[in-house]
Amino acid sequence: MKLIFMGTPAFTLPVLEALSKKHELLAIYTRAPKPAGHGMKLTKSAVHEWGDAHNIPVYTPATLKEELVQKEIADMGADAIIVYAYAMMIPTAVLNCTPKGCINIHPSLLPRWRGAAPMVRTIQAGDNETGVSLMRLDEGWDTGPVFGQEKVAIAPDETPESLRDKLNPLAVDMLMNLLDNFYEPTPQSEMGACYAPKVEKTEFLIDWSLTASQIERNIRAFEKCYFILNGKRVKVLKAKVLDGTGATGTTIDDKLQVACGKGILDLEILQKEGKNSTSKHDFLLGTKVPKGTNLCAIN
RNA sequence: CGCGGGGUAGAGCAGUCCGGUAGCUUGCCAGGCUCAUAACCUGGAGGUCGUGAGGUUCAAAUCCCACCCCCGCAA
Repeated sequence: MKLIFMGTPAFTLPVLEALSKKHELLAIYTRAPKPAGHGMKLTKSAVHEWGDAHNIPVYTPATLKEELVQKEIADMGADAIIVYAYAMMIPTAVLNCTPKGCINIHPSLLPRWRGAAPMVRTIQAGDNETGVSLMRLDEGWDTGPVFGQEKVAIAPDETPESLRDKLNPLAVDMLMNLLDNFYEPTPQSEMGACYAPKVEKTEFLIDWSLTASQIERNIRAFEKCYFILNGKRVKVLKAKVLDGTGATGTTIDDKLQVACGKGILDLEILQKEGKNSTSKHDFLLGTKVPKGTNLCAIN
């Protein structure tokens, strides 16, 4: 089939790779290069780099709302548009400009976790399972009819990255199968629908009044949670939930066990700002954190 | 020129401001003690202090210059 791919981050590459082997990629649409990294250098998206490397035309319009852009897409004569983490509003004209429409990979069991951050929110919520939904985009936010779904269990130590590794192969299989044997999707139910809002950076500062298990899930889901120690950010990259009580937000010993709203959180892997990540053991060699240290303080 | 932290023993850090014997903790090796230990005691190895036969100096981890690399914020 003749396809157009729309996507941006690196984790969409396996899908792109698979598509390129069995189908004809007419064009890639992705986010325009933007300043990123320490030097704020203009950086192309992973998908953009891939397209360059494989000699596939890459387009980076700031919006798809302009008629010229829409006409450009329609004139390519694609059979379908594959959308995976494109992070851009797709207007009706584009939704309907190919025979088979815009086919979207959504990493959740729709209608649960519609929206921007389904994998993060499903881990944060402590769900036991999630999955991939293959759907046709419509005007709503992930409300379109579904071609199919595959479930996976969420492991106790799941992170968005590990989850992607589980979901991606499923997504590839489902998508390839659909393209080989095209069939019509069935409408989504509204039962159990919920939204996965975009992650805000204010969510990264650890609120020790939450339960230890909730904080632990946040640590895994966001992978950027931190507290302030001696005026510096300390990221917590891995932690373990223990039983026990103590003054909320303070250490109950000199080994980085912190009392939470409920339970104790044992901090296992940490990273001081400007430094690489370290095990608890290494961290404590250079930074003493005596019993009773309050980690709630902002300064 | 986005803002900022950092590179010193295998690891995590102090020392740099104010130049003068290379330090701490841990790990490792050997020995001792102990029913036992992530316990304790004794001894030991391990360093081109990111790079530059750079600059200044009697003397540079420390001051000056250039470059390389890592990271936090931000995006």
